[in-house]
Amino acid sequence: MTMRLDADMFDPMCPSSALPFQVGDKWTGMVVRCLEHGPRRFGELRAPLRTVTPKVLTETLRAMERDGLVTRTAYEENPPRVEYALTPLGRSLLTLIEAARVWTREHLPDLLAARVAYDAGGAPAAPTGSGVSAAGVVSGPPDNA
Amino acid sequence: MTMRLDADMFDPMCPSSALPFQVGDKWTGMVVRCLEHGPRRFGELRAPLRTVTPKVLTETLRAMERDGLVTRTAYEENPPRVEYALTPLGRSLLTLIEAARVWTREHLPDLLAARVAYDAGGAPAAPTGSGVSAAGVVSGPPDNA
DNA sequence: TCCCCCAGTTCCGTTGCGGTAACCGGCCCC
DNA sequence: GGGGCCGGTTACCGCAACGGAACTGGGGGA
Repeated sequence: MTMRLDADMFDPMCPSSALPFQVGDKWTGMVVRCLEHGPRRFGELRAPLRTVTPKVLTETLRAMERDGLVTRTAYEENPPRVEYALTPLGRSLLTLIEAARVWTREHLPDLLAARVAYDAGGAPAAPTGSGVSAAGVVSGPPDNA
Repeated sequence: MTMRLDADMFDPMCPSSALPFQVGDKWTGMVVRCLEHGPRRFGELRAPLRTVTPKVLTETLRAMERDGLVTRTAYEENPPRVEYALTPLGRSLLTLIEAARVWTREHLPDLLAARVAYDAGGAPAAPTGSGVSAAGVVSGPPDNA
């Protein structure tokens, strides 16, 4: 393999796994990005997505093939070889995925900070949320029990 | 009154429910869109999202509140009133959602057509090969044999 | 002969999202 | 005093997604 795939996106420990988007199944978006720079073989997809099991990867790829997002090309060679490639339709998802990545880069810290503040129990000092507490009580975490 | 929300997006029978994106939980994206034009009460969210159950809506809203996407304002009135509103962070998701909607408008027919073609017999565009279903060998570049 | 390669497939188990149904508690109206 | 409205909560459940491990199959090399 040649391309340096952004490892962080595929790292299950990466905070972006907490981000509020998903394209298709859990792995669909990552597969699209893995195929961004050209066709890849089954095993080449397993490597960067190293926590995906063959079963799930197969399911994902089949679903994507069905939806016209990838093509599957099997070569009748002595060690079997199968290549997956993006179709134009699949490629069109890249802009959307890129938009999601931009959002994540820009806003994920805010989201995570809000989460920490919420979990900490208090009304956040509202770096992002403000304004609408006219006559009311802005709730914090339910402090029941 | 009650803003004419694009009903199609909230209709479970709408083909866009087959689209390959999701923002957060199943309902998060729809909640964001419901709040696009101003705060809404719990019951006002249930109406357009009419298949959502109170439990799931509560869970969704709590998660969104935790992530700083919405604010929850409870008014101590005689019939209880609670309003949910987008934070700037939540509002920033709108561009992404809009991008997804644009993609859907432009490409969903292709996706659906590919699906139908695939289900109809395997080879989507180039029926040069034959007999393809489950273990399908999509005829590709006839490399060496 | 045995094992390895790739690209899966099959069986089985677990997780948790999403859904159903029922209940709660204050206040008002009938 | 019984119901209704509002905004939930709680208990329970089912299904689909996700995941682990083992197995397949045909050719090639040791």
